[in-house]
Amino acid sequence: MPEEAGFPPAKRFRPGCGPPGGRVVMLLAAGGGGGGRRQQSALAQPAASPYPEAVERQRRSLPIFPARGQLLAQLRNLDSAVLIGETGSGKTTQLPQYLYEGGVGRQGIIAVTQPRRVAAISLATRVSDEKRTELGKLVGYTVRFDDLTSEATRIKFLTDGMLLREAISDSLLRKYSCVVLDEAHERTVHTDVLFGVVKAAQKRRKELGKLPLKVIVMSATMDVDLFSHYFNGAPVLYLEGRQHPIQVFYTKQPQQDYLHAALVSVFQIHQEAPPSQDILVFLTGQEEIEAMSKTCRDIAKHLPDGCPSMLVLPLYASLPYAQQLRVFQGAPKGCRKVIISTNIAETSITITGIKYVVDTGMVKAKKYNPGSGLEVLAVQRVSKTQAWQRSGRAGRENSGVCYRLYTEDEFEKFEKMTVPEIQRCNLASVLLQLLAMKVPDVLTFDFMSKPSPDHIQAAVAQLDLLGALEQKDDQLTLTPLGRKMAAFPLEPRFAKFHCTEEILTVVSLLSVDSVLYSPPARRDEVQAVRKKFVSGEGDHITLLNIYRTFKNLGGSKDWCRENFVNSKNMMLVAEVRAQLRDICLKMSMPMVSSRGDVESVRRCLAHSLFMSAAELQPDGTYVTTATRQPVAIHPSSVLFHCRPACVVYTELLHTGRCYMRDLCVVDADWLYEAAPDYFRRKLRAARD
DNA sequence: GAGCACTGC
Repeated sequence: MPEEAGFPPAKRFRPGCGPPGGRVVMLLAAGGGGGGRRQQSALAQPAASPYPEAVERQRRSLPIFPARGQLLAQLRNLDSAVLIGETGSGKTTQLPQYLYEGGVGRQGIIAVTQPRRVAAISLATRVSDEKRTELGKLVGYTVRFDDLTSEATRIKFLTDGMLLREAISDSLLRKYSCVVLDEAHERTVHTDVLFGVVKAAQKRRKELGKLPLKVIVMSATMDVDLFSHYFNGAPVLYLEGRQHPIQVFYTKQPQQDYLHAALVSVFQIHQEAPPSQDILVFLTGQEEIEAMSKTCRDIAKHLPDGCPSMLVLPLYASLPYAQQLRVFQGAPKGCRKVIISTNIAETSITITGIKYVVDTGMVKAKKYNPGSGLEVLAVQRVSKTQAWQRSGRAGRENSGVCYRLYTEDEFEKFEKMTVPEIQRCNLASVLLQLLAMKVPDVLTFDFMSKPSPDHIQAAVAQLDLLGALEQKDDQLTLTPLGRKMAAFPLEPRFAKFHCTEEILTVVSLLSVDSVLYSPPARRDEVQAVRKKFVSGEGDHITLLNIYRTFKNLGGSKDWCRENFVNSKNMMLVAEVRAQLRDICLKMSMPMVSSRGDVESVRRCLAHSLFMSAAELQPDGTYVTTATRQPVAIHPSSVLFHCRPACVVYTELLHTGRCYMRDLCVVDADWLYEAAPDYFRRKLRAARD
């Protein structure tokens, strides 16, 4: 491969790098490539199979199948276990069925958590098909806005966030006999909090002499000592998968310009490999991806005769759904598919037919600075586990090749694992939820990877300022307001509101991705169309106007298209709003309309967002009230050309400068009313 | 005077 990039001879590896040492039970060695030897174990045979032949054959061909008997025998006697299964081992679809067939579901439901909604839904569909039952009966799923379960449900797939929500009303998880935490290696905030919640529930149920709670942690990576150690030395069961071997190349020299290196690699592969073999390139963001896509298309037009043609497809989350779908369609014969993607293709979207992966080793990710309390999105190096995850995308159907655009020495210096999200985000929501579950002492909660004390303290301070906390007998507990806030699937700062029709709408608009669609090429058109909604009082009121018009005119997709509104997100706003409204009604919160009284909406925003306020300076610039940091109004704001004396904002965006996004004009007095102590402290600090 | 990775309740 590319001499210019300077790749040395390949190394072969299997993703996951083989089983670790220590407390590991080897369940099976099925061999890779799907052609491995099969062990037939008498234990592994279900007594009389209820499955039709084809499904049964397919189930039996999975690497997990020969281990069935051994696995069940082990798990039956264990409170907790860690199961490592490589991609394609069949663990997620089969294990819940084995557990059920083994009687684990008799006294309670088997919960299987997933970080993503689509995964929970599609797994439930598949498993209920395998069981030849109607979805929602024996096998069901629960995700936000969608619950397909019934009295009969024994195997329930749900998002990790959903199980966490359930734990607020029942922290012992009494419905469940077993919780399977899948994709644990991804370490989402929700999974991380669940680790602590299920561990505590398990302990408490034992103390109370209740039905034991079985906990099974499933991970795709070998690095599981942490899991095992956390669950009191739970045994690690290892299951080999169906991954195919992948050749990994490193560059000989460090690359100054990873974009250029990626471009060179793509065209070297393109000129050497058969056109049926597709390429997946990992870059960091939309702009980079669009630019690279254009360059690739331009170069592909001028390639020498005999070179195959190229279909270049960008892929990132904010790409319209229809365009995302194109990556799944086959390219015409003799044409190569080149997919240029963010890390969305690492886990969320799986594309078949990828033979080559080009890994720049870079990713855009959130970093948290507990000192300043700010979250910053920055381009940074991937971790080793992330790099292996990317390589693995090349070997899903056949052997594959991964070009790493960094040297092996550089790779060795990468962090071993991605820092878990819980150490990189604002913890206010997490603490609010833990307090709602009546966790005895949130400050010493048993996190698997503990956030730093100042990090936790910052969240406590934020919740305290919002009026959610009180100190009772040396314990932090929730105020009635705090309990109300915890009931809403919202950031704590947005969950503090007087329930009016208008506020429900604004809060819903803020909790989904922007409903505004602004293609840069049609900027003048966008501005002309948007003019009729613009409010001098800021972006929130403008959004409110857009939503109202959308609803009044029947909420059609055509209207959205004509008005540069993202209809998918707009529908979601309506769905969120309906959910919030239900919660308000359930809690008997009085619902009033401010009848066009926009000032009350702005006052309410001031009460939620007083921690994110900025003041106009005599020189025409702005500084934040909290930290006196210089900030500017983002050009996308309707207030871009205005100079209001005092604003609150939803978000700070760190790019070249520091921009405020989604602004609302407020009266400085309202801010003071919202948190007098806080502003007195700020004033004192400013004087000293 | 500019531009946000990815999830989830």
